[in-house]
Amino acid sequence: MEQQNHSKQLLLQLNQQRSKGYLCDVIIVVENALFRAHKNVLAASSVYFKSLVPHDNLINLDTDMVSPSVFRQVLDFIYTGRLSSFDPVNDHSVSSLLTAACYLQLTELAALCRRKLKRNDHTPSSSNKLTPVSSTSPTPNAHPSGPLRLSSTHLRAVHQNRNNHSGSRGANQRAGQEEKLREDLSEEEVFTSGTRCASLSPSGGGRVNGLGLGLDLSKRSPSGSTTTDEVSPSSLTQSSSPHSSSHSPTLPTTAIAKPEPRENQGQPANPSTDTQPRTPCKRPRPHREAFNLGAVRKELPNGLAKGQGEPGGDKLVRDNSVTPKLEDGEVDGEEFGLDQSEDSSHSGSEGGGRGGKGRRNGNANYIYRQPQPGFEPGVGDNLYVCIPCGKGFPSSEQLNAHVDTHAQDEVHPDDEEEDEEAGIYPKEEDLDPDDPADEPQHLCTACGKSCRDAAALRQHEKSHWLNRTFPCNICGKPFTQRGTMTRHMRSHLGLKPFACEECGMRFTRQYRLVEHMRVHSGEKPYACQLCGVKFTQQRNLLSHLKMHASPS
DNA sequence: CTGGGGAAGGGGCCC
DNA sequence: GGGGCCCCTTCCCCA
Repeated sequence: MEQQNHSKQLLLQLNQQRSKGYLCDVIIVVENALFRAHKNVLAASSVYFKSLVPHDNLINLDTDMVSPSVFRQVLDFIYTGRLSSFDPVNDHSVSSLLTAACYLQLTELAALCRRKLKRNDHTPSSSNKLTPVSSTSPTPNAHPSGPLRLSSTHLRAVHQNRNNHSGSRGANQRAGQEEKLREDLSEEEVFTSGTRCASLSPSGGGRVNGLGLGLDLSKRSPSGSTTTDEVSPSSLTQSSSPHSSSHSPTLPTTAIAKPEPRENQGQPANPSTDTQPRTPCKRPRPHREAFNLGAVRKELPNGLAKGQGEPGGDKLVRDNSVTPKLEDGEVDGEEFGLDQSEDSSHSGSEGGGRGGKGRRNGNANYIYRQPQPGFEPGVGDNLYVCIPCGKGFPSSEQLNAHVDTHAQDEVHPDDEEEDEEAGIYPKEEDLDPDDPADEPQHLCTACGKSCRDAAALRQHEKSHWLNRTFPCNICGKPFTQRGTMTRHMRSHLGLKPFACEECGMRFTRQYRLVEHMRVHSGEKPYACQLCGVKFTQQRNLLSHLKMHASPS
């Protein structure tokens, strides 16, 4: 017995699920566009993806090899077995697809493209002859009559992927492998025995390296998995270092009790440590916090949903410049081009339930996406889009040049107060040499400012690299530190590696998990020395103390 | 309706 | 680059 069209129906269902983002567990980043898909489907279709998806939830593709529009076609092909929205007569279109298929080791698609090219080549009416391989548009020499050769860019891409994953390997070994690859692999082999390439890039070949910024966003959970691994209580204990007391200058410092290290819980030396029987999380919201990449999409259905409680939610700005025809299955980077003055609407996978109201801190007034006059998103060849301003450019070089102008604009002259708060002091000429308090500080060679120590100086000097050097590739929001930006991007993508083994709630930071675990343990290490009320969070104690400080 | 507590998110900063 | 911590903030619940 055999059910007719079983496989077809199955694929149809999967494609429908993809279009809705249902059960999608991986995001593929192509330039500024994000696509969601199912790991199983990708792994079943592509050796390249097969080697990556077990390790990564986020895969960044080499934009030299595949563009967003081409990858859309590739994804459609994977899920339907058809090529719908591309011009089969246009050799350039076919060869771009072939390049992508080769890169992604989609053997069937590559063969299809090659056949198509061959057919076009033999069709007298075809006016679009195979375009020569250009340096800017790396395409394998796909002439049908001869053996396909890997372009240098292609080899470089393979090499690059290997480098991304073989940090422990020696450079000599890598060089040797590349040499061996050059010697051993013909294009045909790459097509037909992709496992060979995959074996050279054992894992994470396309791991998102910070979406082009050299970052690894696919943070592992402590036990090594990014998806379901949980944190053992023992690991929590080890990592749960006691907080140093935070002393607000306006608050009585004696009111803040220093929590006892957890290791000492058996000896209740600190009366403020209140260990109670483990209790369930009062408000577990797995629906909101679940580690589900689909949440990224859910948060902004169609890219137009307002954050809950956003008074200015209609400020959302989007365009389709990168992927002009946005489909349901895509998590296009453009969808995140929100006006961050209504911050928090992007806050991870919150599902809009929290943080929806306008926030006043941080860079809340920074407008990230204001379409520029004269810029028509999605029109023409302006596929390279500056996320902060929405302007499109025909080439990455032009975009980069444009981005530089943003960076120059972002040097803020009014940083005096901030610098003082950060331990950065007035210029040397402003100091009194006779005052012992004005002993030579750590001087910034760029501006002469004096810092209290080497660390502060290092931090200050970074500001000369251009303030906020690290823009988020998804929303464009700039950050002063790469690590902060990386952390921010995790929240965009719902990457929450730290899971509570009690309730399954997940967090982007381990410290948050440690904090959260006190909900279950009942531990309230922060006691008000004025009234004795205990808190699980230090910040709540501080809020409480403010209440004491301003009786009303 | 209001205020306080609980729990959680984000960014900045330092090590 | 990541961890840890601080601060600000929001949202929900409840008295």
